[in-house]
Order: sequence, then C-alpha cells, then structure tokens
Amino acid sequence: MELLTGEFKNTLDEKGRLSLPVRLRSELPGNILVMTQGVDRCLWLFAPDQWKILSRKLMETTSPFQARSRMVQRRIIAPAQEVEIDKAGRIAIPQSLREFAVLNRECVILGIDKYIEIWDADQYRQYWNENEAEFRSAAEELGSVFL
Amino acid sequence: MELLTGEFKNTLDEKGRLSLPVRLRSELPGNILVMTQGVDRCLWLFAPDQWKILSRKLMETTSPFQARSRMVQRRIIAPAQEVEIDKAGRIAIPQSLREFAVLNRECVILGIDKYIEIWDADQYRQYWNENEAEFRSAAEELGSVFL
DNA sequence: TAGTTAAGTGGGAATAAGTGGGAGAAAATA
DNA sequence: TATTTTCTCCCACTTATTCCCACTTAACTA
Repeated sequence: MELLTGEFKNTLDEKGRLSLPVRLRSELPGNILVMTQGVDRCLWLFAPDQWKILSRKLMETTSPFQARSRMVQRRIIAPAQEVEIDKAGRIAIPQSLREFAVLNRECVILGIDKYIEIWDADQYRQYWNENEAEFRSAAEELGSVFL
Repeated sequence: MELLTGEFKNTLDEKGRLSLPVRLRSELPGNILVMTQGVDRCLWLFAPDQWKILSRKLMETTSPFQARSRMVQRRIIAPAQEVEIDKAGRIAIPQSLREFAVLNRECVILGIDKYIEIWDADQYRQYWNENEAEFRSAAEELGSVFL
C-alpha cells in the first residue's frame, strides 16, 4: 500500500514521547516531521515537503492586516514545530501542542493519506459521540461517489 | 524548516524580561529586534530587515493628511522600539509596550513566519474564547486549499 | 516449542533551557 | 552631593529535554 493509513492506539509517556506505529513510519520520507494544531482538538503531522506546500498556500492567501487571516495564521501556522523521530521510533510532542490536544497517556493515531492525526483517546471518543449523526448525513451526500 | 514558527509559554519576570524560546531565537539573523504594537492586543517583533520592509510599505501607503493613515502610523510605526536579546536569550520589554499588551507574568509567544507575537496568556485565552467560532468558519472557507 | 527478532514502553544520566536574583554601573531624583 | 532607582552583566538554581540503554510483550522462524 502506498497510502499512509491506519488507526492505532499508543501511549504517551511521562516525558511527552509517543511512538509512531511502524506502519506509518515506514511510509514517511525521513525522520523529520512538522507538527501543528489541527482544526479540531487534535494534532496534525506532516512530512516536511507536504507542510511546505500547505503553509505556503496558507501564507499566500492571508495577511497580518486582516482579522480572519490572523486567526488562521495563529491557529495553523504559528503552532507548527519540527519534531524528530528518535531511534526508538518516537516523537517528543512539544508542551504547547500537548496541552492544546489535551493529551493524557492514551492516544489515537490516524493515518490520513497525506498527513497523520494525533488525538487524546478520550477526546476522540467524545468527538464521535458528538458527531456520529452528522457523519451519517455527510456519508449520504457522498451518494454520487461510488466504485 | 525555514519558517519561523512555534507556540510557547514563558514568564515575564519582575524586571520585565522575557525569554525568547531557542527554537525561535535560532532562526533570527542577529540579536537585535524591533518591537511594536500589534493590531490585536499583542506585541509584534520583527528582525530589523523585515521591519524595514513593513515600515517602508506602510509609510508609502499612508499620508499625514488622512485621518486613517495617521491612526495606522500612530499605532504601528510610532510605538516601534529596538530591543536586544541578552546572553540568556531574553529581551527587556519597554514599559509602554508592556502596558499596551497588558503583560502580566504568563506570556504566550507565537512565531508567525516573518514575525513574532507576544501575548499575555489571559488575553490570548480570551481572544480565542471570543473568536473560536469565527476561526472555524474561516477554516471552512479554506476548503479549497488542500494537499 | 524454544529461540530470535521487532515493536512499544520505561527510566537514568547528561545536557540545555528557562528563571530568579545579586553586585556594580548608570541614570534619575531630591 | 547624597540617595534612590533603574539597568546590565553575571552567576546559580530548577525544570525540561535529549540521549542512551534496557525491559516487556508480541510476532516470527526454524
């Protein structure tokens, strides 16, 4: 499979480190990733070149002199930090990002083709509790997309 | 990464000094920065050459004979001050700027590619309380920006 | 099934980052 | 001029991060 996918559950240790599942790791180009806040209460991980594409697009369409642009820059661009995969296949999640996503030991890791999401397990459960119904209606709208 | 980014929380000490996170410091060209009032209740920090670019553009597009131009000049250009990074990686924040941003111990520091923002932690929390909904709608509009 | 490898997890020691505070120099005030 | 305040420069403490090694469990192999 050349698609970066899979749902995994790993534990964040006392020092803020989280193992990336080999399945996902093996699809990555190197041992450097860029991590930032997702739009929901989760973290997004990109390979550096993917991040470059996304951040460039965002910066091109926003300006520090427009209120909405500043929001996007503060929420997506500003929190971004490089993280390195260590010899044991883990990344150290910077404190500010750990707090944003309310990470607290049990984490869910999602491979979504072009990027990776990291959720606190409880937060992720809660997210689906709140959004299951809406997902179903979104799925309905996909009616025209078929095999 | 060649982008100057990252979100950090540091404390302003009794003497009005604030550590700049190494992650940001290491991307800066030297130990001199220009600090001014941001458009929101925060401070903006620029590397001298970036400040030169911005201030020149602002001065070119504004005139002392237009009320709105004067506002821009008074709010962005006038408050600008040079600050120096000391050996411990800290900057001393001038009192007038400290007051403008209501800085009070806990500070949030944002790297936004070409400049740095400094917020009082409470003010920043309040900013997001007030603007979370609008951010989400701005994010929806980014639907066309994808990987 | 016993031995081997690989993945995920935990923890000690060294290092680095952030923070606080003292001593002296410079500036302000009286 | 004397006193106080502010600002620098420097050192020291505490906490966080990094590096390295080891254990546990699971999967694989002969």
